[in-house]
Amino acid sequence: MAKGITTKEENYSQWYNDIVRKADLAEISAVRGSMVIKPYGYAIWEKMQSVLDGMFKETGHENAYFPLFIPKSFFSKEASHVEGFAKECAVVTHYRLKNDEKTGEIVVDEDAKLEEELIVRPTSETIIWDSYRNWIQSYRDLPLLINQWANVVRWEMRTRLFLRTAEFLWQEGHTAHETREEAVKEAELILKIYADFAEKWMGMPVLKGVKSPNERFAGAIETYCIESLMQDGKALQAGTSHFLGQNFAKAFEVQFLSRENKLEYVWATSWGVSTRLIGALIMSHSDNNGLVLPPRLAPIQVVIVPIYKNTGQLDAISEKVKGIMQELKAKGISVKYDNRDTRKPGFKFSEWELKGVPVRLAIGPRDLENGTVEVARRDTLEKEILQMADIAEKLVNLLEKIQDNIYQKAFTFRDNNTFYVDNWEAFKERIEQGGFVYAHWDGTAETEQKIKDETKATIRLIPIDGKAEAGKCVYSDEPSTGRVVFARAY
RNA sequence: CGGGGUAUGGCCCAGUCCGGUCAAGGCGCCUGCUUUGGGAGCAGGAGAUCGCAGGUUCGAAUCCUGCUACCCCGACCA
Repeated sequence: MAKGITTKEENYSQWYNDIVRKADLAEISAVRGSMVIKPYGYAIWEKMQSVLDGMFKETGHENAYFPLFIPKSFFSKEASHVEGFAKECAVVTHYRLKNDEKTGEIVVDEDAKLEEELIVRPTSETIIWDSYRNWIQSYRDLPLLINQWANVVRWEMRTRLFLRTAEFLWQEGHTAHETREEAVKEAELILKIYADFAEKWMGMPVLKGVKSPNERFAGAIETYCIESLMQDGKALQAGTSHFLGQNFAKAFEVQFLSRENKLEYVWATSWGVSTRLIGALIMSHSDNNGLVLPPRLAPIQVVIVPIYKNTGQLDAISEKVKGIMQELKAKGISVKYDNRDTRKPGFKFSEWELKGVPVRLAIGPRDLENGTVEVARRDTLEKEILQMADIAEKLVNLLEKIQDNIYQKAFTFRDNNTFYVDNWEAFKERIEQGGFVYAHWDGTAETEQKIKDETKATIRLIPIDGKAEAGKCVYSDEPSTGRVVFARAY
């Protein structure tokens, strides 16, 4: 077990915090509820960004940037949307500071009050749709497929590193379409992109589905989501994609001339994933030795640690390592040579384990003699001695194997923590233990609320490819046509 | 926003009840020597107006009042 990391079993929240801090991903900042993302953590976000950005571009989306500040009046235009965010908006009321005449302290200049207050965006639908009104006139302008990478602010009461902070980074896509069908298809396409990204890159299995009306995004007709199961048995929403119907088009008067020369409102979607994904990544794979990163998102995929007794040996090893690094880089592997002379090998081993580097190579005098290298896997903590020949090729294969193994492990975990429950007593008991619980629901908000009140479990999603199955609601005994997924959630 | 807790070098923390060489210890940091195949050892060294503002007192980390920040548990949320 690693020094300074609380075990998962002892205290899961503390374990999570310890990993974030000790792996040098982020730290609490001086600003209440906001965090500093440190270089190693940010490098993971950059990898996520680059992959997702490629996927969006591949499907025809373009990036743009809209203002951080939104005039308050924009918020009154779509009522249900406002209700969803009103309680957590930061508001700019003044635009100038001054020195207090008596105390000399910096104070807000009350004379510099804004005519119209500005809201720091909690999400950008309103400001974007205000622009779209001018961008869209004809069906020829559609579809409009825009994404932006940005920060947003939601004034949360309780915050946790990466999972919920007052300010966070995300991408938000906002699209406009001619028809309802096309917009729905877009929302579903993005959901598939999110699910692919989660599974193939993050190594994190996800369920796909739609939200119940209660859990739906304020202002949406339908909210699609991916949900994954964390190691403590709690669910985490990892991405959402909304079909917004014509709500925003009507609120912001975005109309176009159709092929039939008729004036119509456009159909909209919006969708996003945030730095919360980093929290999901941590809680999906990591262990009591620290972070475990899937090779495809690891900032450093291979770290090389030299073992030596004197500078002569170090020079000989470094010479050898130079060649290996060139080979690895040629294969697209990111590699770091940890030749710090101020740390012993044992310390370096622990440190890189803590930081989740998928593969570690150790090379010492014995290896130079024998033409070998010690290869250690982070996911299984196994070590083996390999011949140096074709090492790059071997590592490419190993990294793929690790990526696959991490996914399989997470999948098996979810599988072992997925249950089908048909009576209320069993349901309450099961929810208490954690995991995804498939149960029948009568489809009413009242029942959903009562279940939440009594068990703290929410409907995470209604499965998209769920089989029709007649049954009776686990709470009310009313008829149901299919199972939905319940869980306690982050 | 309710309930509870904490605040002492970069980090973890002792000391607070019973005011007076009390600012202790560990980690980390710096220097030197010895070390280096799983978190090294020894020696020396730097670093704290004890969260902030008042008050009591000859004297306050310690007692009193007010404030602020953070953490945990709830309600709310990605």
